[in-house]
Amino acid sequence: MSHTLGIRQAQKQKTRQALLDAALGLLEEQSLSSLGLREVTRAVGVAPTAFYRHFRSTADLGVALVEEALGSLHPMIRTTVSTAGDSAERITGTIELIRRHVDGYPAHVRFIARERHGGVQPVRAAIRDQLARFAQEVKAELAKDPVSAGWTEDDLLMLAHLYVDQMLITASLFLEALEGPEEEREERTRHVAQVATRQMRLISLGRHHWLD
Amino acid sequence: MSHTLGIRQAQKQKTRQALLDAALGLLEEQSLSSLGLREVTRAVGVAPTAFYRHFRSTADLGVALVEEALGSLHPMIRTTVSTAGDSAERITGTIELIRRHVDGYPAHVRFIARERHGGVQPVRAAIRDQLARFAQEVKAELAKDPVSAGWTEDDLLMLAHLYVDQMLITASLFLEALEGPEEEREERTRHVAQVATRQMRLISLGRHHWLD
DNA sequence: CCATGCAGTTAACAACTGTTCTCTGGAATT
DNA sequence: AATTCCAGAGAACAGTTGTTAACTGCATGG
Repeated sequence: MSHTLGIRQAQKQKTRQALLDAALGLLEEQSLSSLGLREVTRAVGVAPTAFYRHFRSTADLGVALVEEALGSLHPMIRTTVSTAGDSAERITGTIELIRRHVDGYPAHVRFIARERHGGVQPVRAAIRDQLARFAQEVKAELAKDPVSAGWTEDDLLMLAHLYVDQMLITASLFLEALEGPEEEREERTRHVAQVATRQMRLISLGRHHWLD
Repeated sequence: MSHTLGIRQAQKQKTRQALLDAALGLLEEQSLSSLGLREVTRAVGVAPTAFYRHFRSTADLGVALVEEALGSLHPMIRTTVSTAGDSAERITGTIELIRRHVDGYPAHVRFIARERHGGVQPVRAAIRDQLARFAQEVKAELAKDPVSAGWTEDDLLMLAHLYVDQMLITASLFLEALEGPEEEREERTRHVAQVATRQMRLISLGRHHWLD
């Protein structure tokens, strides 16, 4: 199936990726709704009009960035939530996974946090859809757990959404710690992890007593 | 103390408020980082240069909007969280209060949700500070509750932050329901309220078993 | 090998931006 | 009543923006 695409299409995808990367970089200190197409092409070193060969508009580029930032995350979600072990170590494992992801893809995390409620409607919609899919996947994993015996579908989904939102908040806090001065970084990161762990534990506690 | 300020200062504050209102309106479909000063003055009907008499920049105006949107909210928080009654009706009361606030000040809610992680650093900082104050106030109210007996200060604060974040998420969801087509509005609002209530209840459940 | 396709270039456009300086009319102060 | 103050107006600036049209050169498929 891996049809080695010609040097033509290869070059095109290369430029496209360069545009995406440059945009992601520029979005560190502004929002998508203020990102200019000329700004992006200038950063890449290509003519402004070349932009149109890849995207209809910056909003269109934003939607592509959502795919890039969240699309590849689904397998991770599944394997994490379904990891074996008792509740305590599953929580610390999840928090640690979030921390590492923020560490590895800070710009992606920033983009999602920023544009989730940002000023560009199609991008908001794309993020909302992806997060809804995440919630569905988390729900599916939760359903397998014996703790969920007797839960309604609605209750499973409301808990899944609670988890997803909590993950996003935690990721955003890790990012803030990462952006701060280097000498505080380590301690702030540890602090975020500690607080997030206890919050997850409290939610987990509520989960175990839900059917009382 | 109410020194009736002269017609001069009165007119100035009137223009200032008009600028703030116009900006809030324009921010319904864009982010602060793309808001131009000329755009705002044009909407008000004053010369672009008049802007400088009130704000140094649009970022400065943004900080003022944070005060307007969140500053007046502190008394509400206190009275709500400390309202008497059992856990169940306190939760529904809180959710209902959030719903009404979103209904009354949708643009303010949208602004906070959008700029909390937005592209303008001083505004992010202003929102973070206000939310931290909210968390402190919620913590103070939680401390009064007999359920909190034996809790450490740290644990009270982590729970307070959980509540504050949950309130923001809920407010944002109410807003989305409000923005949708009118025929779905009522049902979506009811659905958001129902899910948020159960999430709060689950958290409350975890809270009661925290010291097990 | 030649004709087609198409990623990227060049040039030009009208419209817009933030900021400066100068000016004005009327409220505030003396 | 005379003077100061200052919110807002007006004009001009250099620089930016998105979008258009017509182009060039090279990889591609016949």
